[in-house]
Amino acid sequence: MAQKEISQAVIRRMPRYYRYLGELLDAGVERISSNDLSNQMQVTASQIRQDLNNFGGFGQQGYGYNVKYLYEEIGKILGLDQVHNIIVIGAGNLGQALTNYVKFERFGFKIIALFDVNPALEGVSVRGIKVHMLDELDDFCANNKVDIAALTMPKAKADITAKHLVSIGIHAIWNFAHVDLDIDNEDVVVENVHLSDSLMQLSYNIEKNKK
Amino acid sequence: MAQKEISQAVIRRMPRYYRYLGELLDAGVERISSNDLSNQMQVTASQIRQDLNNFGGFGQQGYGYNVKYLYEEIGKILGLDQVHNIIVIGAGNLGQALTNYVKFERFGFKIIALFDVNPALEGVSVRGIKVHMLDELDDFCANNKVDIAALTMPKAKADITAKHLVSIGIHAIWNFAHVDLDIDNEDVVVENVHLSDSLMQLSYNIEKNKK
DNA sequence: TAGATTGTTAATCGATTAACAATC
DNA sequence: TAGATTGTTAATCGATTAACAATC
Repeated sequence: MAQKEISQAVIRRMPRYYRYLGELLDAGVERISSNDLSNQMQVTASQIRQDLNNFGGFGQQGYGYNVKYLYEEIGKILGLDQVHNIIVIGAGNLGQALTNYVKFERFGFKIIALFDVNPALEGVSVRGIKVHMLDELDDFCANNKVDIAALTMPKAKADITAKHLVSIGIHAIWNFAHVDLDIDNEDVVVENVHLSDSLMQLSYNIEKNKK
Repeated sequence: MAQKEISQAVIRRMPRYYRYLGELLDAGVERISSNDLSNQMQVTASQIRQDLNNFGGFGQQGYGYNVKYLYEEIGKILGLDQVHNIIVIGAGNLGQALTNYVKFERFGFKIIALFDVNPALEGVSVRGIKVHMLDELDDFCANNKVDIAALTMPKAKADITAKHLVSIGIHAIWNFAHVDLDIDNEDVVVENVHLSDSLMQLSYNIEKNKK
């Protein structure tokens, strides 16, 4: 449990700060003021300072923020200094796409196995990572540190699979299935990626713009 | 331009209402009150009524909401009664995964072509949809109605590609590249799906829960 | 020291919730 | 008609922005 609760609105912005600071770092920029950053990111300087000060004072009056230091600190806040092992449940197109997305590894996210019910996928490997049959799931989780389960399966099975994952000790679910998982366990965190919802939002804005 | 601006917070919730109403419809439920829906969706009844009344009075006092009617009206609000043709720029794993996701078609989203620079993909088809070489893009857009371009390419090329798409008349971009597209054109709408950001948010919540 | 810029408090703005009159 | 439930106004809550004293 956290001591003082930080709103998810703030958390949602942190990866974006991290991204911009990473680019500044690559560009060799040493320090930056909240004002300069605010111009680049199109948010207010006030918001940047408020957001950061939820986690501590990372800046220095009269100087601004040291880019490298702030980048690293935000990385720690986001847990990117830890290794997070991921299993992907559903080795279809999306599951394989995620597995091929090597960039996640730079942030400490490592996909260590895929699972599927389709016997045709038995023995197949994606980027050297093996697809297991779903009945091996419990064994695998018992013998490996699994931090996150990504659900990239049809929505019909997603909820029951999620419940099962929780029952065998998984505490974090990255859900791509188009359902709200019904898990009432405070210790389990769920992050949804609802692509259809995203597309519908885009569609709304398209139609609105036509008017 | 819209007459009265409706906040994106409201828009973000509409697809979720649509989903729940679709399920109620499939389950044969004829009418529902904001209160019953609020229990199922875990939001306040007040919010449901406020949200819906941004778009008009879809309910009836003493009765509630007709499920089929409300479902269809929200569909119209989201533009799902229109056909939206999509092209996918970047025919890698993610582009192909999106193309294989047939469910989008149920909502009027139709992928009509993929584009890539990789000559190895020339002539390849995904679910019967052809992968074109990127140099055919302008021609294709001139001869076909293209409503949305999905960017599933590496981030290095995303911004310049987006600018080019806008210059040839594309007004909506579904961006999967890990950059903020720099487009200052009011008539162009961008919807971002930043998977790394989503994963980092999950990671934050994992680490927070450990404490 | 003077100038710059943070950290933080106070003011504003917007979104959510509560309450209730209108009405089916 | 009586009961139920919306549509909508008013109250509350939280998030964003502005302001400025602290301080490097």
